[in-house]
Amino acid sequence: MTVLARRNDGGLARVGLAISKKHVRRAVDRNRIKRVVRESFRLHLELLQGLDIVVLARGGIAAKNNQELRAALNAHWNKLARCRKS
RNA sequence: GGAGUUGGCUGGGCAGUCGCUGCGUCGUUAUCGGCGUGGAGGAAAGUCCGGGCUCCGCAGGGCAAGGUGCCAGGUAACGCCUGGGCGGCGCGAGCCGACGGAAAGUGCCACAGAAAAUAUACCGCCACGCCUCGCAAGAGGCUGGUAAGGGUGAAAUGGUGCGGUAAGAGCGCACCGCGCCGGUGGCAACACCGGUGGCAGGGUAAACCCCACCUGGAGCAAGACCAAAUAAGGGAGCGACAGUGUGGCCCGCACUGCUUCCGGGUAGGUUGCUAGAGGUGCGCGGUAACGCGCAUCCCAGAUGAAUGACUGUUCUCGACAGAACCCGGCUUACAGGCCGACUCCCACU
Repeated sequence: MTVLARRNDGGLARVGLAISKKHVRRAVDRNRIKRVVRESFRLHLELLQGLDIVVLARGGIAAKNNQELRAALNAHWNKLARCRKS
């Protein structure tokens, strides 16, 4: 997946999802990915304060299970938090 | 015990923690919080049919186009379902079938073959006719007769047998098949019986076509309401035998200018949105599909789109797969499990 972000003035964290039918064919998989991303985002709210984030799905993401997705997201969140500080 | 056919049902369970969302309620108030309660499927899928609903004034006439195609019933309707008929497959339970018309017309039929549909004659068979040779038997030729046999093909102008004949031929007869007529049974499809004809003349209609029946168009981004905004104007063209509603066309009907370029400008919310050809139970009618009556229940309604995640435990380790206006079907995908009915084979009693 690709994660984009920029600072905002509100001090709140916001997330947008772009899970296209082109990259994830089945509706069940699209729903699953969105749930996992939202869940992970919710659990890391404090880390991501003041950021507007967009998560883009890429081909092959449907083959990953929930644990793999969570691990990948955690890596992205941590990287974003470091970038914001610098 | 084995092999199989068929009709249904089911599609992990329990506990805890953290979340999402509809409704109700209380607090707080224009936003959160507490409590209670509801929250994907048998196919939600493919979008292949049918209907409801909404708008197009009405959905009217004709042509075109498309669909359906044994009969009866069921249904709001259907291309669906049920029962029956006919044909095919299977020892059987059962399964499969676009299953009207080829003497209304047209087209097509590769290769092979003489010939693929007006019929015709390659190898053959025959000599009742004529000619030549010969005593004769017979041989050859001309001219004809014939389609039994061979050969080609997926398919060759009914099949088998007997008679008949120069050789043959439905030429004649018997049985079978087919056509026509009549009768009987059945609502019907159709079946059976009797008579009669001497064979009508290949296949193909998911080829055109003919016959019968059906279909107006667009779709919830349909449509309705609320609020906000708005630009008037200028140039060019067409023209009342026109343009729009109107959709493949024409008529009919209604409305009145229309098209294009420049310039300018909007697209937020509410509703439609779930109580329905609805589910469950009982009774009654019907072979069945289904119908009727009574009782009872309320069972998703999101709008970037909600059902999840984590942990523990347990089992037979969990398939295909995510509602988007709503129903009825069809088709396709699907780990495993459960129940009913029936058939065949083997063994024992």
